[in-house]
This record gives sequence, C-alpha cells and structure tokens, in this order.
Amino acid sequence: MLVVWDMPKTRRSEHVTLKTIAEATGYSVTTVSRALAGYSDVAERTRKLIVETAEQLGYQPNITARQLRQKRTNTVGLILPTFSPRFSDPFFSELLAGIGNQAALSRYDLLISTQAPGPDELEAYRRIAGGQRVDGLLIVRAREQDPRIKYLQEIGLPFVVFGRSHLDQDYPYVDVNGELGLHVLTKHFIGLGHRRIGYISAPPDLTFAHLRLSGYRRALEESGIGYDERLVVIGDLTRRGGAQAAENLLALDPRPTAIIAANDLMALGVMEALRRKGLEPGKDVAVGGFDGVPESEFASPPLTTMRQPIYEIGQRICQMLIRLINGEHLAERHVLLQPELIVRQSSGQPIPI
Amino acid sequence: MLVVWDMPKTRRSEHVTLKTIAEATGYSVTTVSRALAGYSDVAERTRKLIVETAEQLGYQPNITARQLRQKRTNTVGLILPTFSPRFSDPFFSELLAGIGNQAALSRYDLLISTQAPGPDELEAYRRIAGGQRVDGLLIVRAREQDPRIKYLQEIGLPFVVFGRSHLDQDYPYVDVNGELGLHVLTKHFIGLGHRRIGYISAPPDLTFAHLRLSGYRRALEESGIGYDERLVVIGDLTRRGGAQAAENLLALDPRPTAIIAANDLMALGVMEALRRKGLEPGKDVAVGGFDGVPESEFASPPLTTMRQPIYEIGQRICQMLIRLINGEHLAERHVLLQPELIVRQSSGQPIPI
DNA sequence: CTTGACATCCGAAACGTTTTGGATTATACT
DNA sequence: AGTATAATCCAAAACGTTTCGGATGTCAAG
Repeated sequence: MLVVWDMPKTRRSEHVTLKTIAEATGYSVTTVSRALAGYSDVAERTRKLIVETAEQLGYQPNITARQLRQKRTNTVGLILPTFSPRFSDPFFSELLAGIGNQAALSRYDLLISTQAPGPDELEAYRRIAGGQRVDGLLIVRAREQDPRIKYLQEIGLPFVVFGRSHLDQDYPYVDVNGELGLHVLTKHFIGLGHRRIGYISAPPDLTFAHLRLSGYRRALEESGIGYDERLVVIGDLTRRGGAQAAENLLALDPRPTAIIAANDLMALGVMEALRRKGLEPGKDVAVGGFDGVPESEFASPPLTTMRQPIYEIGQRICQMLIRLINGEHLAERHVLLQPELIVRQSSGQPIPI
Repeated sequence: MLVVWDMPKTRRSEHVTLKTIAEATGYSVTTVSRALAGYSDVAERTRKLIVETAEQLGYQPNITARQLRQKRTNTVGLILPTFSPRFSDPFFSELLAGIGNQAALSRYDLLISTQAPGPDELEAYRRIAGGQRVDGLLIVRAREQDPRIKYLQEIGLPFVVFGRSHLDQDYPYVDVNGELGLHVLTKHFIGLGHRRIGYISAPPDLTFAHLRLSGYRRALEESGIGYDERLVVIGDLTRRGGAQAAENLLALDPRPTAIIAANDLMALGVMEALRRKGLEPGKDVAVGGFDGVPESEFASPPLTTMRQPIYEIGQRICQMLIRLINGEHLAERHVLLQPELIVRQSSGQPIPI
C-alpha cells in the first residue's frame, strides 16, 4: 500500500542554482549565466547544452539574488490607505483590478501593503520604498498636504499619483475633475426642480473633498439658490458613514428634497437611511453619488452618479509608472479626466415647482 | 523666485547602507548590523550611537539583501487564475480583501500576479515560487486535477488551497460545502412550488462545479421530481456568461419557472437576460445564486443566494498559510464551512400548484 | 601570576546572481 | 612568421545583509 502523505520534511531540499548547472556541465558560473541570458559570446553548442541541463534540472533563477545585483525588482508597489482593516471598498477593488492587470501586461508584479493614514504612515513607505523592494510606487487618494508625495520626491523614487495635492512641487498624476463633476451633478438635480439639496462631503484632508464641494457650491450659487452650509455634512466615505450623515440631513426642517454624496458608497448608505425612515429613495428624496462603482448600477433604485473610469485610471497610472521606471518620457504628465453623468432612477421624477 | 521643480536627476543618489553607518561611527559592519538587530553582545553605549546615526542618516535596510541572506521573504503570494485581463470579479475582490488584511496583520506583504489557466499556467508558479520570491502561496479556485497543487507539493513550498481537488495527496484547504449548499437552495425553490428548475453550472474542470451540481441533482431526486439534463447548461462564471446560458434555458418549452446559477455573477446575468425578454425576475421567473457577493444584496430585486463568507475565508487561508510558513501546527488542516441560505426577493412568491 | 569568565567587537564567508575586464585559443590577414 | 581579429570562456568583484567563529581586553577568582 502506498503511503500518500509522507510530507516532504525537507523544505525546498537542495535548490538548483547556476553553480549546480556549472558543475553539471563543466562550465563556469559566468558562462552558464551568460548562456542562459543569451549572450553572443558563448558558443551555440555550449549554450544548447547549458539550456538543456538547466531545463532538465528544473532550474529557476533566484529572483531575489537577481534583484539585489541588478538593483531592479520589476515590481510596482501600492500601499492602500485603509483605516478599517478591510479594503473591500469597491472603489479600491476596481482600481486594483486596473492596476494589477496593467502590471501583469508589462510583466511587472504588484506588491500590496496596507497602512492607515496617520503619524506612522510613512513607516510603510520607508520600508517598501526605502528598502528598495519596488521600482516605483503608486499613490492613491491624494491629500491636501501629502507627506507621501514629499517623501517619495525626496528619495527620488518614481511614483504616480491618483488625485492631486496642494504642493508646490511638480509630480505626475491622473485625476478626475471633481469640481466639474459636482457642478454637473448638482445642476442635474436643480434642473429637476430641487432647491434644497443636501451634500455629504468627504474628510477635508482629502484634496477631492474641496474640489467636489466647490463644484456643488458653484452650481447652487450660479442658479441663484445660494449655498447653505447647514445642508452640508461630512462623511467618512463608507456606507455606514453615509447613512449617519443622511440622518443628520433628514433631521433638518424642512428636510432636503435631494441628497448628493461625495462618493457612491455613502450614497448607498443614504438610500439605506432613507428606507429605515420609511422614505423611498428616488421618490421621496432624490439621491446622487460619485464614482460609478458597479454596485451603483445594481442598487435599488439604481443610483444616479458621476462615473469616473476607475478601472482605466488604475491601468493608466500603472502604465505611466512603468514608463517612468524605464526612463521613458511621459507624453502627458498631468492627466485630468472628465467624469460622466449617469442618470438613473435614484434621481426621481422632476418635482413640481 | 524659487524654482520648484528641479527634479532630482540622481535617482536614489547614494543609498545609505550598513557600511555607511560603519564608516560614520568607526565600527564594523558586523557590529552595526548586530547593534541594530538588538543583539546583547554590543555595548549599550555603542548601540545607542549606532542607532542614532542610523536614524540620522535615514538608514533603511535593503530588504532584498536581507531576503537573499535569510532565505525568507515575509511575503505571501497569490496568483489569480484570470482568463480575461480583468480581475474585478467581486468574488476575488472580497477574497483579496480578506487575504490582504490578514497578511497585513501578520506584517506580511502580499505579492499578486495574474495568470490564465492553461498550458503555461505553471510558468507563473515556477517564476514566483521556484524563484523564491515568496514564503508560501495561496491557491484559489481549485480544479479537479490541479497541477498547481502537484507542483507546489513537489517543490515543497507551503501552500493553502481554497477549494478541493481530486488528488490522492493530502494538503491543507478551506472549502465551502457546495453540495449541501445547492441541495438547500434547490429545496428552497422546490418548497416554493417550482418543478422546472434550470441550473447554470460551472466549467467542469472546477471541482466545485461537480459538487454543486450533484447537490442540485440530489434535491430534485429526493423530491421525486427527477433530474432532467436538458435543464442544465454550463456558464463561464461571468455575468455575460450567465445571461447567455439563461437565454438557452428560456428557449425551452415549457420554460423553467426558476433558474439557479452556480455563482452570483451569473445569476445577475440571468436577471439581465430576463429583463431583456420582458420578464420580471422574482415574479415571472425565480432566480437563485451562490456566493453572497455584495452586489447580490443591492441587485433589483435582491438576489436569493447561498452566502459563503468569502472575506473570512480569505483571512483564514492566509492565516493558515502563515502558520505553515512558521512551522506551526495547524489545528484544522481541512476546513469545510457551511454556506447559509439568504432568501431575498428574487425567489419570488410561492407558486400555486 | 595564571586561569577562566565575560563583555565587546570584528573578519570573512555566505546567499545567488550579473558584469567587468581580461585570458586563451583559433583563424585570417599582411 | 608575425600580427590583428574574432570566438570562447572565466575569475573575481559586486549587490547589502546576516552569521559563524573567533579575537581582544578586562576583571575576578584561584
């Protein structure tokens, strides 16, 4: 009877290295290395022999050693700025998908770490970037005064930012025009007849918080409605945060007839809060979001939102980063995309004036 | 006037290493290394001096070098078996979130790569695992005869599988009881009065495809309805695939009164297909899924499904893997979880008999 | 004065690769 | 024959770290 689980006690018993092949073929380590790398200064005969022996022995280059020597890792890093221990935010998922696939296309690996913003946020960056584990880093969800940008600029590691920061330095970024986005979205609700439009903003250290808020404000002022700060509350970008913020807004008298959230996740939270109060989203109170995450489409009712091409942005920043790493020139160092209004049922019907 | 963008021409000009500190303090590289590592055989005075100088110079250990020497990377790997170039499947996102957060908790990094199943799938595994870039690997979406499991067992790298395979070997895994799951779900629809229940199965090389299918079959046979293979089609687990499969099922005469899909994404596709045909999901045709992805909750109508705790599974397999890497004993080497029936509106009302 | 114990330090090897700068031999050209 | 040229090969250094096996000096005990 065959005993099937005599687990290998020897972990990775004897790993085959260049030296193994050298000894097997009688050539030097140098020649083996150069043969496998395809240099022209090794005879065709020997190259063949070496390649065959390597294959036969199941040789796999030790990437760590190669990285150490070449000072190059073929890896891009991404440190998710996550507060709670979960990063299953659909926004990040989508972004991650774009980044990951683009990296794979360029035969780069992706190293992911998480680190909450805060005093020791830079620790993670120092460990990954300063430790030379990656050739470049992606920075997402840029903040007003972003220490990560400062740090990376200081140590001179290639990086690309999703979002913008209020710094004097120049750095490559991709961003979506949030000011315009919220202007368009707010106008949409105004056009439907709404006059009391609540807004759930984002934490003020995030750059996009200001931009989106001022788009909202401009739309109101241009329409002669005027900005009322009582209609603005701040949420933490989560679904739960959106629900809480909505409760505050709904406690106003008279209550807003429409609520816009700075991102879709909070808007979904708004819809939950409405339901809990016995109100029907899109009928009793109109709801709008920002992002265009997949969930927005399948919510009930489907959510009116400003779509930003998150997946494509992920691809793009990754591609830009890889170009930078390779020392190529970036045709566009600063990309500002336009979000697109997607009208769905959460907007509700025009209301009588 | 200050010119703000004199970009650093020197990439990572002169990196400070142990040697730098050694020269600065007058001690040897050995002592510096041991001082920073907190060994007891270095005097308190010198340790302090060295630590201070290191801090002042902004020393960051080169992780690659450390990895090479220690033969340990503190990294777990995950290779996503993705066909299309996108992995924004909510199932993977959720799983990834669980894995990533658990890894972060244990101060491990996560290396992600993508590779479509197929003849050169193992290439990616050889590169990552054979190249000693990670201390262990996670295998997700196990297949009947899974070459990945065979390979990793062969080279003796620690790994944990999500799902099961039909192999003789013993290996650590976490899985969800799909047979039971589909039995419960099918019974649920039968209980509502359905007699013609279509089933959209998964690609047959995936182990769970068989298990879920046989759960469906057993429920039908136990209820005296009998298994009709014309009611079973195979989908590719995507939304689009689900929609196509649904079209085939709806072309039957008489058409099924309920359709169950092997995963939520396809079930969402079924609902789309129904709508396109002018049928109302949950009313004209009942729909059921499997997974419990967030989208299922916000679909309209919300989707009846067998929930599996994807996020927690991600955490768990990651934790098991890290235990294995550290040579710890696994209390449970084989974990089989029970999925939970979540009844939502896509089930529809009981139908008259 | 010798011995042993202890505290503190360090040289050198090792991890597996790539690259530099020749060395050796054969071939072709004056 | 002598010399340039090309074709092959390789020893050694380098990447930055950790660790092995002492080395050195001090001090207390015998």
